[in-house]
Amino acid sequence: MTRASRRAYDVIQELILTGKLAPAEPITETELSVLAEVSRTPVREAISQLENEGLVTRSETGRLTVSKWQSEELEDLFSLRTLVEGYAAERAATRISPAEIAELKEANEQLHEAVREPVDITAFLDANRRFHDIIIRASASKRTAGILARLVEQPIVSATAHRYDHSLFQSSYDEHAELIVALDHGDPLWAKAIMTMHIRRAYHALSNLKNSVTATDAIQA
Amino acid sequence: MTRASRRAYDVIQELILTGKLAPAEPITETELSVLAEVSRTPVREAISQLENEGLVTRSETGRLTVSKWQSEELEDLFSLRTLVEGYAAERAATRISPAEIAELKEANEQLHEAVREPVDITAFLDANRRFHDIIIRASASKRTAGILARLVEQPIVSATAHRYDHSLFQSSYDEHAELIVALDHGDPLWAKAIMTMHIRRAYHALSNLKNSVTATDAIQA
DNA sequence: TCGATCGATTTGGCATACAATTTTGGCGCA
DNA sequence: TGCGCCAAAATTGTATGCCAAATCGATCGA
Repeated sequence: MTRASRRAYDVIQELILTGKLAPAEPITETELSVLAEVSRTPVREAISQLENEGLVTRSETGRLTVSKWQSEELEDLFSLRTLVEGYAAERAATRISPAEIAELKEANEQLHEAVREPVDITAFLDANRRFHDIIIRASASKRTAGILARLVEQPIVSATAHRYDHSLFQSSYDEHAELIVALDHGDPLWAKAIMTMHIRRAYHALSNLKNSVTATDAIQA
Repeated sequence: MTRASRRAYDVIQELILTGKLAPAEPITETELSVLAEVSRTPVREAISQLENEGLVTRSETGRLTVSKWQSEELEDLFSLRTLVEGYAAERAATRISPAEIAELKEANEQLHEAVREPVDITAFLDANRRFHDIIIRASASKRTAGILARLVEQPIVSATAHRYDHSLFQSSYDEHAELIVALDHGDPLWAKAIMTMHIRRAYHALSNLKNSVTATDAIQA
């Protein structure tokens, strides 16, 4: 994404996640272009991306509104992630190179650093992202990468990480480590199973939180 | 999609699939806007869609090229479809309404009409598309719908339908019919299994063809 | 007073002009 | 002759303006 488009994207996403734009509230492109201090062209590009990700919706006449979060969606989101990322891990097991294995180890060590008290959440998210990206790359499926980008970009996911408790950070590290072993052995089913477990665990950790905090709370935490 | 964007999309897709634009060949937005007889703005929108679908690629500096088909990609494509569409069928089993069941039956009857000799391929594709769309709608997952749009839009899939033999058309009808029964019984695992079978069969039918014809041949058939 | 229709205003779609960036070709120097 | 740098050309990125369509409100009629 380009400079102005990125700016528009960031601004709009921020506005939605912080609740400054209420769900179901109609918004206009012009309005957004003023808020983001760019013209309507990059705003339109940003919106089409956000539409992809499900944060904004277009009415059948083309009017824009902020999507409202259905609580059921979290389950759907993670089910899809489980499917697709499991598939990626399965494929990666027979395709990954020694160099990529080494990269995974390095990313996981950085994650380990990040979760040492005091936990550096940004660094954690960063290392985690890198780890998963390497696997997707190793799976050699451009389609998978594209699909996951949509599912993982969901800001609610990373936002809620701020509420993870420490044991979850630790298990992330452990599960990643085991996944590396499975990939190194070139065992697709093993890799897939670990990835599935990994994501389901994260889902349930989030799912518990969800009952006590709203998305808006989470991002502000 | 809007009028001009749609036009641009159709023209560019046609050019790529008929091989008038060779893979790896660099193309420019201006060039395409001339060919499609619209301005660059809708062309850019069309391109971003085609990029999603994997038909065109952008270099890291923003230059455009036609993607080249890897033969391995067909397997990847169908594996992902199997995953996601199986998931949709599973969810639909517990969510589908009697009205939607009726719609499915109707769509499948139209499909039946279409595959009677002489086979009306366009009508077949149309009915088939409707059938699958209803299931996706019943699965009540906007994300699933969005993802599948990318996977199914792949024109090579529908293009190759022109080479299906008659028995495949018949089994499509039968499998759809069984899927309706499974959905009507509200059995998620049954529905998922049938859908998985259905797509895998289609994959192998296509995969056999692939060895004898190229994508370009297929579209011209 | 309620409803419908027509007009004004808003909103999105598209084209075009301009700016920034990248590529390419040529020229000079080693 | 080859390498590197600079400039010009080409290409993408961004802004703006105009047009068509849709929405909302007001006024007129029943």
